[in-house]
Amino acid sequence: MPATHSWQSIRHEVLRRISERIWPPGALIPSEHELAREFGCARATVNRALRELADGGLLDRRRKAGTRVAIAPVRKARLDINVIRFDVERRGATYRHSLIERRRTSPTEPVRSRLRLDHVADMLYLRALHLADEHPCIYEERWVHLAAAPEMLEVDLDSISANEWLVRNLPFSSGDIAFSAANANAREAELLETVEGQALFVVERTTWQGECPITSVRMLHAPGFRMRMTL
Amino acid sequence: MPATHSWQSIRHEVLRRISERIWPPGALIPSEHELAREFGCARATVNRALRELADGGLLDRRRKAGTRVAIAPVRKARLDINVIRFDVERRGATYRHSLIERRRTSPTEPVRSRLRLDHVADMLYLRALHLADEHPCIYEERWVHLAAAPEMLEVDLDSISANEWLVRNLPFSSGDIAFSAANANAREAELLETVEGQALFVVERTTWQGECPITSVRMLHAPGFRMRMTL
DNA sequence: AATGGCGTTATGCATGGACATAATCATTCT
DNA sequence: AGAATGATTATGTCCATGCATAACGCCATT
Repeated sequence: MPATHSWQSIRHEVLRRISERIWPPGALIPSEHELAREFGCARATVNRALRELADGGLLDRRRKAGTRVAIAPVRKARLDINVIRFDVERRGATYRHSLIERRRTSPTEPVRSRLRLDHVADMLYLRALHLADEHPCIYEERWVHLAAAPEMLEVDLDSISANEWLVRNLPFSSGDIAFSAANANAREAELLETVEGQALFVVERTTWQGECPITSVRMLHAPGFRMRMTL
Repeated sequence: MPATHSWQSIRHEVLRRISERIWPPGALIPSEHELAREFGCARATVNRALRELADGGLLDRRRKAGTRVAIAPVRKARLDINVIRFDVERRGATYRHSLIERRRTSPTEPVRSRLRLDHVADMLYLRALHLADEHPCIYEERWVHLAAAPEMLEVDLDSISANEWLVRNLPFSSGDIAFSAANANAREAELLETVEGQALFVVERTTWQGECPITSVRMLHAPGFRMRMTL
């Protein structure tokens, strides 16, 4: 029972009781009122601590039913999705990108379905390579919906990557990401300086601004690349 | 200026002003005091709304300096790390798992370094296959540190997977995850019912309880598997 | 011109009180 | 027995206030 009573210290103490199984999985823990009395603080402070833990998946809270230690905690890991340039520079490498193709065209059917567009749309198709210390690290194929980002037509994509321009200019409100793996075809292998058939880590990302689709991108990562996150 | 003043509605309104560029990237937004006056609510309510947005990476807040719209928002995506069985069952498939190998041994040097162990340790080495509707979906190779989970020796790993037992019995406090891709070798290809060289999505996870390493696992996903998350 | 203090100010956090909401549980009615 | 009802209770949220803390910027000193 620490003398301090910041919400962090309470979170820490509750976490300790969970991990040392003083409160085992499934157990009902004392109510906010009781904990506030025990720790000698306001209920709001306990509430903040428990809310943070519940956000992280370690507690299950329900009105009236009380707060329980999660039985099979669905751990929530947070992935920071950065501008690629920052990722590269944070590793101490020099970033460069190179535009391979830029074409104004109408998307193919699978792309339309990813963007949930049912009619033909005016789009920009881009292929680009991101390099770290002159070695290719990511090859991306991207569709940009011009109705959502008409200024994109004027942007000099040699001086700023589409990735970075979009992040800076269209703070999007929603999107989804999917991870998978694919074998490199001949063209991809050449661009990424590897061999055909090499397993590549693939990230596909689609973003919307409200109901309006903005962009859909497929990023192939050079072998050796690992995406990391912390629990 | 909505009449309501729940923190969610304020978050929504602020989000609207950001995405409609009323407050463009980099702009200093009004102080909590001013917003509280504008919305007709307490400062704490505004604080809650802005804090949530800052957590999501859309705002940068600093004492005295005020709150700014993030210039290049580092979007925070949340990945829910579930017990594999739940993932499979949520897709409407029947889950089964099969233990291939179980050996008590000392870890190889790369494994020790992943677990940040400098001395020899008593560990359990497990190889197992997770199946959805009798089709292999994940093949895992796992090391379990017996000092952290001695009960593991008694567990019947045919009736409960190591994954599930650990999640239920050792609510861990920290860990890291890495994603990558690898070409299937002959043994892996056979287990996952695919061909040698097939690109496989790889997840490597290591977890600790405080300073004590618990387990390190490498999970190879069958082709077609995609891990999804939402921004 | 550079440095070191210091006041000002915006956010961060804690408090105690209040009401809202949801869900459980016991009771009553059909 | 089963359904409807209402009391109870734990969490969810809000408010008004106050103090803590960090940091920007001005000012005086070196």
